[in-house]
Amino acid sequence: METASAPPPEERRRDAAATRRRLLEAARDLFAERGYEGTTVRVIAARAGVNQALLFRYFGSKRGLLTEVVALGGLEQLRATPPEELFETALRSMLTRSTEGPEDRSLEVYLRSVGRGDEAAGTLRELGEAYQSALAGLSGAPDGALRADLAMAWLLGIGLMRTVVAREPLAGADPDEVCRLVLGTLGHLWAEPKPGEDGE
Amino acid sequence: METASAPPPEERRRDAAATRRRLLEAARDLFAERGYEGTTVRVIAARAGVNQALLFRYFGSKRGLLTEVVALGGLEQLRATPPEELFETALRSMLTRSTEGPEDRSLEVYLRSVGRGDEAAGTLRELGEAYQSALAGLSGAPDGALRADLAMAWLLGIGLMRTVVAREPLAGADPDEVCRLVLGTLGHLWAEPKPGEDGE
DNA sequence: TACCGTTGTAAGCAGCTGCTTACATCCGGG
DNA sequence: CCCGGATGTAAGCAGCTGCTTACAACGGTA
Repeated sequence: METASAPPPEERRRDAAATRRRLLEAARDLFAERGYEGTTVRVIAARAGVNQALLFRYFGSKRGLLTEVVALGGLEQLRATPPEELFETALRSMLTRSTEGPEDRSLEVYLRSVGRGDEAAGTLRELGEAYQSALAGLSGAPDGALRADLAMAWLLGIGLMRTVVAREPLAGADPDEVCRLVLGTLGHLWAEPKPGEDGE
Repeated sequence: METASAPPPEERRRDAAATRRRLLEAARDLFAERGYEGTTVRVIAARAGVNQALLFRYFGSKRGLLTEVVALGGLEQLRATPPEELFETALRSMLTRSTEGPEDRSLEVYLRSVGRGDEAAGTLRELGEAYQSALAGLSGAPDGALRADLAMAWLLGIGLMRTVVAREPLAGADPDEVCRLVLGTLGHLWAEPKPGEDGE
C-alpha cells in the first residue's frame, strides 16, 4: 500500500513513545474536563486507545501520570506568560471548550483537580503556588497573595459551575461577556484598599 | 441520677425519630464539609453512631438523605433571609468552621455537593435556582442571573480552596478580612455596566 | 534463522462504594 | 404474660476503583 520511499515515521505499529504521548494527551484533557478524582484510569486508556496496563508501565501510577501532565506544559508555559495576561488566558480557555491545539490547560487542570482530599495535593500545590505568586504581584497591596487566592478561587468556581452543574445562564453565557464582567470586577479586587491603609 | 418526675424524653434506647435526626445532622455537616460524593454512607452512619443499614431504612438511598437534608433547613430559611444579607451570611458560615447551632448550611451543602456528575443534580438544582433568583435581584442589570451565578461560583471556589487544598494564605485568613475583600469587590460586580448601556 | 528485550493484552487482585438481606432484640398493647 | 411490629445488627451483594500479574506477539540484532 504505502510507498516504501518515506522511511522515517510511517506509523510504526508498536511505538512506546507514541503510546506515552497519547496517554499524556488523553489525561491532560480528561483531568481538565472532569478533575483528577473524577477521571478513571480505564477512561484515560480508552480515550488514548491503549491498554490500561500500559498506563502503569509508563507512569507507575495514576498520580505519576498527573505529575507528568502538570510538568509537561505547566510551569514552563506559566513562566512564559506575563502575569497580567495570566488570569484572562486561563479564564478564556476555561470558558471555551474548543480544546484545539496545545493550549495551556495547566491552571485548568489544577483547579479542576482540586476537589477531594490529599490525593493530588503535592504536585498540584507546587503549580498552584507558582500561579499564586505570579498573580500576587498584580495588586500593590501587601496581602497580594490572599487576593491572588481569591481570584483563583473564582476561576475554580466558574469552571465547576459551567461544566459540572451546567446551570444557565452561566453555562451558555457568551465567553466575552463573562470575561468582561469578571475581569472588570477583579480590577477592583486588586485595587481594594486594606483597612487602615491608603491605596498603594 | 435523673429524677423520675420528668417522664417524656428520658433517653429511650430505641428511638426511630432520634436516629433519623442524628443521621440527618451527621449528613448535613458531612455534606457541607466534604460534598455529597466525597461523603460515604458508612462515614455518615459512624458519625451518627448508627448502623448504616438504618440509613437506607429511613431514607431509601443516599440521594434520599440528601433530599431531606436540603429540604430541611434549606429553601424555607432561604426565603426568611433578605437577599442583601444572603451572600454575606453564606460566606461567613463558609469561612467559620465553628459549626455550632442549627446554622443555614444549605448554600454550603449545595456548593460543596456540586462536584462531579449528575448524581446530586436534581434536588440541588432547585435550591441553586432559588438562591440564584434571590441574588439576581441585587443587580439592577438585566443580566442579574448571570451575575448571581458568578457570585455563587466565587463562593464555591472560596469554600473549596479553603477546606480542600487548605492553601495559605486563604486557608488561615481572617474571615472578616476575606469577607471585606469579597463583599467590597462584589459590590462592583452588581454595578458593572453592560456594554452599550448606561449604568442601570 | 534464532534469539530476546520491548511492546501489547487479558485477566484478576484487594479494597472501596451504595445498597440489601436475614436475623437478633426491644417493648407496647392484647 | 406474650405476641408482633418496630428497631437495631451483621454479613454480604454487585459494581466500581487503582493496580498487578502472567502471558502473547512483535521486530531489531546477531
